[in-house]
Amino acid sequence: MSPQTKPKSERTERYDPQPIERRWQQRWEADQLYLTRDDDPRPKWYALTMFPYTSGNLHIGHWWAMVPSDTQARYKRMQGYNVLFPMGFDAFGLPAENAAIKDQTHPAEWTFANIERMREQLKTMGAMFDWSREVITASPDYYKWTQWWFLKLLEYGLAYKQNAAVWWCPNDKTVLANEQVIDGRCERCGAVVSKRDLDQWFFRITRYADELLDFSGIEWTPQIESMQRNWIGRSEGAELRFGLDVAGVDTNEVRVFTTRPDTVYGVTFFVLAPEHPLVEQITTPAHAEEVRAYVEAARRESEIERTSTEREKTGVFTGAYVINPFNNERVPVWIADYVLATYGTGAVMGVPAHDQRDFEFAKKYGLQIIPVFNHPDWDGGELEHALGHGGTMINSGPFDGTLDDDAIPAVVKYAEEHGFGTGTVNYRIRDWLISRQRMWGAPIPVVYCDTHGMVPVPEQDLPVLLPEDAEFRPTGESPLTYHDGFLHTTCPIGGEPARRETDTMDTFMCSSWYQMRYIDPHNDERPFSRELARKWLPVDQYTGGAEHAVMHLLYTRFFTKAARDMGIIGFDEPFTRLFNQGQILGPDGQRMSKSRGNVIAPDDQVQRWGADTFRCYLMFLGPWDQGGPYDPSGISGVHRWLNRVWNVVTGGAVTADLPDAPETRDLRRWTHRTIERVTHDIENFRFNTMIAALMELTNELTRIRESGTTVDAAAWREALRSLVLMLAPPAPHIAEELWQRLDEPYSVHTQSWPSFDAALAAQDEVEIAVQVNGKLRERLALPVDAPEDAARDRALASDRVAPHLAGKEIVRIIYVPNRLLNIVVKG
RNA sequence: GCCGGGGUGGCGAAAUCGGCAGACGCAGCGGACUUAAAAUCCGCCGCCCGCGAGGGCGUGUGGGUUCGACCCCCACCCCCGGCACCA
Repeated sequence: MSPQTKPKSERTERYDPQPIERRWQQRWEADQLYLTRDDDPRPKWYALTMFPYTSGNLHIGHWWAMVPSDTQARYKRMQGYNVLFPMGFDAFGLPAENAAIKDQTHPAEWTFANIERMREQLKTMGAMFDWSREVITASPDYYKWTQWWFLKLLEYGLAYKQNAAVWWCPNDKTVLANEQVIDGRCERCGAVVSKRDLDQWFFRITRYADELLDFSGIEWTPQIESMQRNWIGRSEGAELRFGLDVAGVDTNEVRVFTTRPDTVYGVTFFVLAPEHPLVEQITTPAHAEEVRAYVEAARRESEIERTSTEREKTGVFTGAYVINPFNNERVPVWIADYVLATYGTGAVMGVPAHDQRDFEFAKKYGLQIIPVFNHPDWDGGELEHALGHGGTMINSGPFDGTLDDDAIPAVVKYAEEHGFGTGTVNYRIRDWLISRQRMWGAPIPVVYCDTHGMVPVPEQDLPVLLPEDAEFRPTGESPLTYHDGFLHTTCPIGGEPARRETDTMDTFMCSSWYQMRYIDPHNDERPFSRELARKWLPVDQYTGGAEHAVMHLLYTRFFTKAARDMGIIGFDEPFTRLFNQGQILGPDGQRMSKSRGNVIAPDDQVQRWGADTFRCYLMFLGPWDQGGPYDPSGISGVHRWLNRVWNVVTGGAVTADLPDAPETRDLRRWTHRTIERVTHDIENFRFNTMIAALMELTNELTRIRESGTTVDAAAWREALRSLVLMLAPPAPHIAEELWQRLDEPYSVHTQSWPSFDAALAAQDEVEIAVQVNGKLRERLALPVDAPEDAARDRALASDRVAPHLAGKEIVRIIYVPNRLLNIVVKG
């Protein structure tokens, strides 16, 4: 045994993560190692992971979401960036209020106790969060500015109050935004929602519908872009005016939105939504009873029933007719619940020959069906279903013979020239409803005065503070309504007695701008300074779950664009790059929940294996964007790996000065090749293969060490240093410990990321595959970039290849240098 | 129905540009060390045939392009997510 190799008894110090992790976390905090300075001259990198809701405990999903994000942020720091990686808490919301009702306490108590616990749990992760910038949305110095944003949006005409039919959750006893209704149910509690007519505050997100469809200049995932596009639901078409001539009705037209104006000559009936305002006026006495009964029945149905695509269409005739301006045909007006009051104009022109829903309706009620396109699939007989797009126009007066692709523009032009209607774009997205009849949110900063009406609270009077002693009764009205001290105030204009708005803001409003507050969290003059905004914003890399695609991620884009138009910031998008991790599930493949009993507590994993092992295992599980079940059994493999790292770094190997030995070249190739792979993987969010590459290097070093081979001292040290440096982002504690044991200067986290030398990473000799007719027959070791004839000669000489060539003619040889040689034979 | 993402060993997965399918790890099997266990280390590990050398098959299904396809094209099946009587 060589003197450099320590006897076994002397290297029994085993890898023991807990004391190491505790010690370095304390040291880093004492040294303010992760404090981000605004005056650091290096290029900035703003990395952000979605802040947690203050639900009580940190769960595995938080680790799953934050650890890779932290790993990449640490890597960016080692790459020479001045990295901002902040953390905070999304602290307003219903669970706190519900807990307060149950325990007869104040939601603030529950929330801030949770924050204390979660902050400590977050610290065990060993992430590089800069806690000096912590933001808590429920603290007055934050929500003051949330209220300020509301005033700005109001001033700019992007906030308005309106009476409207809005979604109501009977369980949470508050209204909800459209985005919070999933399949007719409350996004939070799952209760079936209903509609209520209420005076509510809205933000004009629809004004930005088109711009929100533009994702150029940002790198987001196709998934989120697709979800946002679907949600915004842009449809090009036309709004057409049908003539109405009913005595006693004050209008002489009904407007309809259609995506197929080119089928207007095929209109054989007209349908209004049961809620359409004209229904009552136009219905003839003979049909009044039937119509009233139908409208009543429609009102009683839940949205889930009404919008089911499965059910058969129903409707009733109103007795009224409208005139198709194109051909002066008089068509009957029906009402049917398959027409939605909230989309388009709440009216549909019935073209049964070219729309399957209209077709089914016409078949059921014996309405006429007139094809207006000579579709190639149509034999001219009676239709069995609606015809698709294609063919030339027929039965369409002046348009007969027009090709399908020219039809829509031609009809729209004609409509515009004759005053029948205009080409238009319709959107599915509605304005964002932000009022909530709940107490634990930012109060909407307006008052109502008998003399002056609605009056915004002046900026210098912000924040409108939440009372500390509200009584919580889930009544369907904000508890603030019963709090006299809160409710009664004076008018900012004339000093008259006035009432405060008692609704609070949707918590998504708080999270629409939190990324801007992190850059200047203690500013009490403004939400943030313009100078710091210019330095830090927008966020360079955001990461989080896809469940926020049409809520948080859409709202904050709207906010950013509004802020830009108000001159507050100078950019268009909040997050330049967005990466979505998949969802981590319980070991049974189900969502983790207490009731299923499949919850894996991160605290337990950290206690048993250490934070570094848990961090690396989460990243090793599989591709981050994929998600999947958490299999607790595999973690031992990652722990064994870190053990091997520990043993190989602390245990040493037999070394000497051997700069020219072939083994030295091999070892350096391993080192540089691994740096190349890890660098590539970490840039591209491929944390699973990053860990695999580090494992391979470790295995190679272990092989050298176990075999007792003598290696070059400098190359060995280079390998160990590189390994520990690359370990610093994914496993920050063991890396710091091993760095110190290598007698390198504190801290490993302020070192530069190792760079690789492509020449050293390159192979001298490669194994190429030899195929005969595409089937693998031999593998040959050849020098890199070997010429074709050398490869061919070796291949043809091989006795594994020869039998497959016997008696056959070589037609062709394909040679791909450094990869393969394929011999094509015939006969 | 429309949009997006997928389908590879017993399991999680890998394969940078159309070029050796299954890296890395779990589980399993065999071995070294040990009184024993743990820990550590070494070997095997897609399926079928064969004692073996070796051969055949193999990336959801069926076709196609190509010397060569997990990868590209066409048709289809299945899974996950989103939107959906949206006119």
